[in-house]
Amino acid sequence: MNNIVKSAPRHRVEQKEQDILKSASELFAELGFNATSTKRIAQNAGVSEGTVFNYFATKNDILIAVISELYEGLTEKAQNGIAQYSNTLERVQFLAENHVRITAGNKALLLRLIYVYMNTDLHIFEHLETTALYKLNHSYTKVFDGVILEGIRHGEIRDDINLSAIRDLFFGGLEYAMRTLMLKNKMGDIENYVSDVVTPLWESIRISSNSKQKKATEDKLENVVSRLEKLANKL
Amino acid sequence: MNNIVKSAPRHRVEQKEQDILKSASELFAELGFNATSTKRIAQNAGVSEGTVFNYFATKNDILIAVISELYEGLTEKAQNGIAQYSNTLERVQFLAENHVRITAGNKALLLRLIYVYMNTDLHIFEHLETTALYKLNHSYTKVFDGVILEGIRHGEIRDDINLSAIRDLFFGGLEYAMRTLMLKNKMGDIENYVSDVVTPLWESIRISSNSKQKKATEDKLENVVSRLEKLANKL
Amino acid sequence: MNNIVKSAPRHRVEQKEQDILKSASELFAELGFNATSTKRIAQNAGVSEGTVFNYFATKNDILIAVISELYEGLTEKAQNGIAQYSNTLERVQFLAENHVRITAGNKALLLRLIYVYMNTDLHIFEHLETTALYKLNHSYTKVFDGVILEGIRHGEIRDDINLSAIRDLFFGGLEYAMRTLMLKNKMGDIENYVSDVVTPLWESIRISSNSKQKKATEDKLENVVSRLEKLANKL
Amino acid sequence: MNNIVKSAPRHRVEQKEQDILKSASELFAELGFNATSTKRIAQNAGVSEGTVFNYFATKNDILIAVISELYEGLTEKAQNGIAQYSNTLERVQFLAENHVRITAGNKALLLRLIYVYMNTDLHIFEHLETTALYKLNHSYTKVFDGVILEGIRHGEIRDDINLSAIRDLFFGGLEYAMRTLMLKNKMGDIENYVSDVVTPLWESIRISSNSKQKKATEDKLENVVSRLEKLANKL
DNA sequence: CATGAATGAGTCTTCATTCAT
DNA sequence: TATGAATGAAGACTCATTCAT
Repeated sequence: MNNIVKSAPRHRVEQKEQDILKSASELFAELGFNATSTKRIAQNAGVSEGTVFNYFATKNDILIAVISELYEGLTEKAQNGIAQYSNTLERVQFLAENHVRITAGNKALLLRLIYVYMNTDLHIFEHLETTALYKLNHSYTKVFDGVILEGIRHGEIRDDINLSAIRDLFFGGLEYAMRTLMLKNKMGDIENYVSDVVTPLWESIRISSNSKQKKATEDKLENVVSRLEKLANKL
Repeated sequence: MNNIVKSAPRHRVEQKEQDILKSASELFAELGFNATSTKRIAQNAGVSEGTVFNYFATKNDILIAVISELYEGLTEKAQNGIAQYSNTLERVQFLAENHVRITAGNKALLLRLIYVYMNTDLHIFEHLETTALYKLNHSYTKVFDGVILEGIRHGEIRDDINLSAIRDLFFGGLEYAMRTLMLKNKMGDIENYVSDVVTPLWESIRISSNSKQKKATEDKLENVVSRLEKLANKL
Repeated sequence: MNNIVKSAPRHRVEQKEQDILKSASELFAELGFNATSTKRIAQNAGVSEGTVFNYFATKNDILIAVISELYEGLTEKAQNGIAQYSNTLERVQFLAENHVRITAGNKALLLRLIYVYMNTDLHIFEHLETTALYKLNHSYTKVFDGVILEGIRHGEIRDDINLSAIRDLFFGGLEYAMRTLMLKNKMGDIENYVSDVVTPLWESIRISSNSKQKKATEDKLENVVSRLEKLANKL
Repeated sequence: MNNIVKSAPRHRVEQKEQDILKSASELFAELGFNATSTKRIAQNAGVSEGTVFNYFATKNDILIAVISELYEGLTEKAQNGIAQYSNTLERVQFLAENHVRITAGNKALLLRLIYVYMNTDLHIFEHLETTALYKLNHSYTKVFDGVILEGIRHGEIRDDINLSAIRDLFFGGLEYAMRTLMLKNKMGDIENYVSDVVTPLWESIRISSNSKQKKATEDKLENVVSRLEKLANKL
């Protein structure tokens, strides 16, 4: 009935919002925020410029929406992913690969945009909207923090680490890693390279159950050697 | 002679060029590249807008010059610094602190600018000027690479690391660390926090004294076995 | 009959039309014509933007309707009011206060709008709609003219005045008076200030029956004095 | 020398500012403030749109400058003019004609603009610029006030008038008078019509010769009574 | 008749760059 | 070489009006 007729536009509306977001996302990634005009966003989305401003009051709002979407995707995939692993190393590896994979793709440079947005203008932190971004970022990094903290509880990770520093190494390292991969055009190698980045980090924070065992072996070995020595001396 | 007469204005010219660069550097750091107008650069440098364009053909060129200066400073200080340490850990620590300290200061956000510049516009790599930037960056990171490679040669660092990945962890980690320090307004704590970031990285790449001890045990064992063997031969 | 059925929705329609007019009237007065968007008129009236254009073809038409209503109110109140006074001065006083009171209030600036509308665009007089406004204005000022002309007929007002000039003094003076009242925030003082404006005007056009009488008294007085003088001289 | 070469552009600069002001003045008068685009102001002045904004930061600033010029001209001509008359009525007449003549002309509707500017947006009085306008208006009306006050001092004008109300009648009346003249296309008749507006106002504020006569009668009466008194004493 | 999404021309303003002096 | 006036293309954003539902 009439209801159905009326609800129809809803779809189109939401679709159009998505179109605009997708368009902006692509262009921001390709050209950067400043170099992307609202006119071009509109054209690329197949709508008029006025329509863009019916959905987003400001070009800035578009950026915020794009970033929000990206973060939400990152966070959601991260949370779902770690639920499928119980081993902490596997979880960390997953988070790293997930991060690089989503961040790359057609959103190749979007994280950089966020970076720009959060860093180039220090005054930005006075604005409310930024708080929103800050929270999104916080939610996302909390997934990583959770994995590490649980790793500590499970005795897989040392409890004397500075979590904040480790987090910076993880995300900062991955960001540079992605740049390296992109510059060398080796996006196919993500798995290996990410592993090369994550492994050292992991080595430095895990409780080497390995080394405990090794230590015991060494102790025993030393003990035996001592006895052999004494014996040898006696003989 | 004529030389003297000529060199005088020359000097003033170089002074003016420096004024412009200093002005631009400050403003880029404070406002970002896009938000800084050439008019304001001129005013802040105490010259006319036309003069700015007598020294730099393009606003872009100013950015490149600013970044170049920054990199040259970074590289020079890095090279001089490591010459004063022989111990690899100390060298790495020095590089890290130096990086954060120079990057912060009134040039707080300049690295981000470079970042923006090198990343937001992918087409940039088609341009010649970028190559210049790329080389500058390369020179700088080579200092780090050199320290690590020498550490390997000296037996302080494992020889099975992926240098590229370690480099990404190092610089990426430091960049995020700086962000953390700036957000928490703890720039006074640079030394400690940088140490917290560098230490885990170091732990993961050094040759552990642990293994030195292992070696000793192994040596002893071989020694004992030798003597027992000799004994057995006698018997 | 059908009439009843038809008149019901008709009533709602008229209600909605009134809502829109009221909304526009408020906003025009508060923000001015240009700064008031049709969207805001719609919101303030509780209808959709499309509906506004179902009732008025043009934003201009809304303005004309708003002004028309104002004029109709002014004219009606003016006509009813003067019917309650027979004395010309009282009538003029009433017209003046009525004018200021209605013009002020939430429609504070509406007259200015009319003014703007009738004056800022000279080409406006080429349009048909303006004629309508012109007629409305004419009807209103005719009330004043009527009062003056009747005053002349009744021997209360001199018959050698230029009515047009007096009319300009009356309405122009009142408009500036309102501005004075509004700027000094003395809208409570309307009665006194309006009287201060009207009185001089009145003094200049009335036939001073007062002075006729005074003259007679003076004549008698002079006569008596003359006789006294002669008498004094004789003595 | 060089000085001359450098000072040359000065002329051109000031000329250009005048061109822009003249262009804006014409267009504002013809189309109104809102309907005049900066692009058109530029074209009409024979400069590029950018140049306009080199001289005036804002379209609003142009309006303020235009109005300021108008007021300065009005004030200056008014002050010079009244210096040439000693008779108060002549001065008032001069002020009235001067006002109408300058206000009309190609600046026909400019006063209306000021009016609009000072009245349509009540919030305007919170802004600094408005204060400037307010002062300009004040300076101008002070000329009128001065004439009236001196008239009072000279015994030409009654001292029991409300100056503010008289001022409103004067300027308000003239504004409406000008509208009347323009609508009826009788701008040639300025002198007569303005006289028709000023005369009634003057009649209402002057000290009537009528009362001078009364004074004479009173004097005579007192004189006679004195003599009669003396006579009575003799008798 | 009501809705509100869509339109796109138009607005003011900014800015890197040029060039005559 | 230094100046700063002039340029004009481009930018973000507004808004009256239309029209499919």
